[in-house]
Amino acid sequence: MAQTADPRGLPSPDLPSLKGVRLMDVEGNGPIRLLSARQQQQVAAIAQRVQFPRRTVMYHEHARAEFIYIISRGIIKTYRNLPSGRRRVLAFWFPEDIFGLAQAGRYVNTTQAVTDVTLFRLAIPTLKEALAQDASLQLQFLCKVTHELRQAQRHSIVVSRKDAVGRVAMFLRALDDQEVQRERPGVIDLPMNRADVADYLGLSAEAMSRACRKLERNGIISFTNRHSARVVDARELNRLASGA
Amino acid sequence: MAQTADPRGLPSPDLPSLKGVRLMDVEGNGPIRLLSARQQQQVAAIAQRVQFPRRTVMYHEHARAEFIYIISRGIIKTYRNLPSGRRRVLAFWFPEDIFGLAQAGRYVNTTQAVTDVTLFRLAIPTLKEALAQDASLQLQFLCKVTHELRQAQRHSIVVSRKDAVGRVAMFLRALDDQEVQRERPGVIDLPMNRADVADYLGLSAEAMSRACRKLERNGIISFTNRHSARVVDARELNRLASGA
DNA sequence: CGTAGTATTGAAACGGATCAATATCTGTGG
DNA sequence: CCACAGATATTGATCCGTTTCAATACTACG
Repeated sequence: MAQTADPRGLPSPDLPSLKGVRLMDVEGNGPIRLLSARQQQQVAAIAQRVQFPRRTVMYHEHARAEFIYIISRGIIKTYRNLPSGRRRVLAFWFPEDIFGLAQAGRYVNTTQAVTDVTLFRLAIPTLKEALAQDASLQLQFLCKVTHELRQAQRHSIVVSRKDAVGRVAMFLRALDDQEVQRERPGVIDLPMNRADVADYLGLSAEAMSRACRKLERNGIISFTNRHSARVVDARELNRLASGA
Repeated sequence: MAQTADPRGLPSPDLPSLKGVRLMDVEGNGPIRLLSARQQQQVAAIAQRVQFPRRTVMYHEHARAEFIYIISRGIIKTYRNLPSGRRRVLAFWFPEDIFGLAQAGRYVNTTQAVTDVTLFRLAIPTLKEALAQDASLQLQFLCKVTHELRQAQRHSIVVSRKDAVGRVAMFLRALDDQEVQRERPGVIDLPMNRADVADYLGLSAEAMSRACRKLERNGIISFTNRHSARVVDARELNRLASGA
């Protein structure tokens, strides 16, 4: 079961393609910005490119924090095990997302690869130095964290909804938005399994299943297989996702 | 109803006592750090001290973002009105918290004073300059935002619980933790009203009320008045807050 | 091809939402 | 200082949807 992180990695600090790191502006105006060439090189100099098979646990809750990661390829989930034995998935992270932020020198959530992943790994002391020396690089991090804060707020809204169908609709719509800039629109890729989504949405696996079937029966979504869905009635999906 | 922000303020940029800004470390080690004297002065130079009566709306969702705020005194709530007409309170902010982070130049939530408040108001372009010039000052902001990210994650866990009593227990425990460094422990100050807490916890006002009464009947909490409670059985409160 | 993990379906019970009524508090003006 | 009005909080009864428990179908991987 789920080995712990031991990189099957390429230790040579290859130039990471951080070009694509999408950034939100924290404080206002300005559109999306990208790491400058100089910043990319700066990150590359201190990053290590590593690969892990799916299900690898990158780190456990409460473990001593050593690295911060940027996803290059693949999907990561971060969760917490509750005293009740239940599991709450707090977020799924996608390429260009940053994870591994610690509190008091310890990780706060357990983090696990959903698919095979390629990551950029940055030793924290080194990163700290780099941030201290370059305010504009640090701004990229500030923007990223702010973006994650928004995500977390959206998540808390999703989870506070009462109806299972509405929650699933919001989840699918969010995924669709995220993937719209990629391949053909309307096709949603679901790298994670149903149980993970259920834990993310705060639903039982059964309620999750029933909600999906209902969306299918009502001609809103069509699940071609377990990891792929198609939006049939986008207007109705929007209505369900909004209406609550 | 709830006038919009028009500061009944002291426009002279008085030296703000930002000394107390509690900071979490983002990347690891290191304990709580404070703004250095130099940083305090730097913030003071660009901050404006303003006061507002309770219920003042600081800004509305989607409004053009002009300022970022740091709370000096009082409580702020930030919420979003859902299409259903329901209201979801995303967070309560306390002294030393920062709010007003924008996305694409617009505020994302409506923000309103719960009590009379004193704030430090920083014009965004000015702040941006200051951050660009001082990486260590920026680090304070990064830490703050990271802390708020944690809060949001905790919130999503609270809200995903099914049982009303458990949610209220978690809320009260969190408040108690926050206030423990102040006056006599065991006494919880509730500046906000029941409806706000209900919106924060994703409960109906009725369910909120019933949960509080239940905690009282079971000898766990004693509500002396609407804005103050006393923890009678801390062990049991912890059990309820944890167990889910 | 078989097996373990994953997903679906059904029946029953529990808990919160809702609607409606009542009680209590707070602040304001007399 | 008291009385009143509007806001805030409590309580009761019913309904609905999710959880839970249990059983079955499906799928992917060796």
